[in-house]
Formats: sequence, structure tokens, C-alpha cells
Amino acid sequence: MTGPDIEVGALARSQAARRRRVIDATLELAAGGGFDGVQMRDVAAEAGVALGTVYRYFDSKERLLLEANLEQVRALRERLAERPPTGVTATDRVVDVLRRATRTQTRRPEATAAMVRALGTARPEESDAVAQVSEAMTGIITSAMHSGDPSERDRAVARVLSQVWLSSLIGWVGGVDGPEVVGDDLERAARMLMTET
Amino acid sequence: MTGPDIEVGALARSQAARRRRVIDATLELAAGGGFDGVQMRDVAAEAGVALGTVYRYFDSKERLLLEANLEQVRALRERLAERPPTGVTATDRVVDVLRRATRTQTRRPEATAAMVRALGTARPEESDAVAQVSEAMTGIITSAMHSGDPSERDRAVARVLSQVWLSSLIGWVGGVDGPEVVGDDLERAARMLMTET
DNA sequence: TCCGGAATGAGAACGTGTTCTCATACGGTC
DNA sequence: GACCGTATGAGAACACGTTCTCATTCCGGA
Repeated sequence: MTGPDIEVGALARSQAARRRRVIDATLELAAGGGFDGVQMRDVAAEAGVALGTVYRYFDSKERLLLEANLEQVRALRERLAERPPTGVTATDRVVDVLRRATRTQTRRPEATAAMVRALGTARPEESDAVAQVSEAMTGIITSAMHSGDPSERDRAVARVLSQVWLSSLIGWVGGVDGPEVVGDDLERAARMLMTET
Repeated sequence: MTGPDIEVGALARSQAARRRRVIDATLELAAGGGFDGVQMRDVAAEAGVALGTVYRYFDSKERLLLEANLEQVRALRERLAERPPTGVTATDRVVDVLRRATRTQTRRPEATAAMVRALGTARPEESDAVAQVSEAMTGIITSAMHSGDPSERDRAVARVLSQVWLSSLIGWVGGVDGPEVVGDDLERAARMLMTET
């Protein structure tokens, strides 16, 4: 899970540690003050590195937040995989997973807001990071449907649900909707899309 | 359509004209250089007003872009209403409208990118503007379904579609997907959601 | 052990969104 | 027609993301 230890000299190790400190500082600042609470100078200070170093590791504030988010979403996926949803139908399992995921996110409003905002403003330079996040999100959904490989339709449904997920989070972060709306939207969408069976 | 002319003194008239010039300048700059091409100093210069005046009319760059976007989306809705979709089934009509709307947006990539980015980064201060935009988008969809008042389910479907719409645009603007994906996503989602009849 | 090159630290500098200041012009009211 | 208050113009000032410079440190190879 921690990756193969190819090429671990002292340099690689200290760089990995630095990267970790920067991401941790980001998450901590984000948890406290949202997107605006993550100020690059503060991240650098908190992580104990120079500002230029932060920028050597992450091209921009948005990429920093996106990579932090990617970690969070992947961790979420693993946690959900450890305790698989118990519903009888695929729909129930998907709804369960989406509700749990949503609860996790809405429990840390500021941090989630920071990352969602980064997702919403992504430019082509960060398209790879965005793609990975959305891939992780659809993976969370498809693996709740059933154990085998997802069919083409499964993937299409999961894609729509991940899109609803993102838009709902944006609506919540933007103050348009309350936090409960995210889960409700997702449940309604899942039930409308997965009527069969 | 142009509103009742209550209280139109010389002041109100010149203010309306100013506001219009600012929005026009915004749209022109956005069409040229996207989000980054809209620089507040340039907007002010192009509109022939002082920078402080732009900020008296619009609290922030995001609000400026959101209000410009609101105009565009409402204009789009009216244009679509003038030439109603011709499909036989509600699904076909919705797909037609969404494809036309998408084409309109992807034809002006820079301007759309600027406004989508404003939608994706909205903060609670601009929640009213975001809500109006999304209301206009769902209105476009529901009015394509049938002529009467939309049912509860109609509204739910339209909400999901507008969420897919936003997420797809974000994916396109962020360079994750090509422009054709927006229309395809919307069509697939519409067909999955509107199987009945 | 020593050397070369890359990584880092420290901090200045720049661009753009946003705010602030102050003088001026303009519109409505008497 | 004179007066008052508010909107506007002009531009300085500030904050933060980002880039740049340069000295120093540190790792890996000879």
C-alpha cells in the first residue's frame, strides 16, 4: 500500500517527508480557514520549508489542494472498502456509500470547501489531478454496485452520480444549499438512475 | 420584458447605462481571454468608468462574471423558447434543448470558461447569483419537457440534469474532457433519467 | 575524503483583486 | 438659480499567489 521501495536514497526519503509535511500543513490550514485559510506563505512556514520549495513540489495552490484532495478521496475509498455497504440491492448499497462519503465531507466543512473550490476552478494544467479525483469518486460508486467489473451502463450511471456529487458539493460550499441537500440529491439521483432490479 | 419604468430619473438612467457598459466590457474581455482576461482594471477602462465604480456595482470579480452569466443564460432561455424543440417525446425535446444550449456555450470557449469558473468558485456571498443561474438552467430543461407546470419528478430530473450540465462544463473548461463530451454526457443522462413514456 | 551539481532557504519583487482616500461633478430639492 | 448629498474619477495602497535571485547545504559519485 505504501508503494514499492525502489530507489530510496536519503534524498528521496527526505523529499517524501517534505512533501508529506507540506500536504499535512495544507490540510490543517484548510480545516481551519477553508480555501482562503490556505495561504502559501503559511503552508511553507507550517511545513518548515521555504516558499519556493512548496512551489517546486506543487505548481500552484490549486494543484496543492487537488493533490491533498486526491489523498483524502482515496483514503475515503479504502475506508469504505473496508466496511462494505450492507444493502440488499445495488441501489441501496450505492446510496449507503454516497451518504457515508457525504457525511465524511460535510463534517469537515472548511477543508472540503477548500478542495471543492480547487476542483471548481481547475485549469487545463491541473486536468490530470482533476481526472484522478473524479476517477476515484466513480470508483467509490461502481465498487458499491457489485463485486465484479462494472458494465458500461454501470460506469455511465457512476459518472452521472459523480457529476451530481461535485455539483452538489459546489452548491453546498457556495452557500446555495444546506449540507443535507448533498446526500439527498445523491440519493434521489441514484434511485432515479438505478430503477431496474 | 424591459421591466416597468418606475422611477427613471436621469440618475437611474445613467446608472443603468454604466452597469450595461461594465457588463459588456466584461463579456468582451472574457470572450478574448477567459477568466484571466477579465482584469478589473481593464474592465473599468473598457467601460469608461473608474475601478471603484465597478466595485460599487459588483462586489467582486466573481459576482461580475456571475451576473454577466445570468444575462447570458436568460437570453439563451428566451432564444430556446422562441424556437421550441421539435422532438416527439419529452426526452427528445430535452436532449435537443440541451444540445443546442451546449453548442452555444462551447462555441464561445473563453467566455464560457470565465463564467463557469466563476460558478465553480462561488462563495456564500454570491449564493443568490448562483441560485439564479441554476434556476434559469433548470427552467430551460423543464420547459422543454412539456408545456404545463412541471411535476415534482420533472423538477427532480431537471435538477440532476442541471448538475450534470455544470459538472460537465467544469470538466470541459478544466481540460479533462473535450467539448463534445458535454453534450454527450447530457444526452446520456437525460435518456437514463427519462425512460418512461 | 573531496567535488560537482542539484535541492533548499531566505527573501525580494511583481501582478492582479480589493480597499481606501480625497477631490470633483452631477442630480434632485428648495 | 443656489445648495446639499451622493455618485464618480483618479490613483495610491494593501494582500496574496507566483516568480526570481542568490547564497548555502546536502547528496551521491570519484
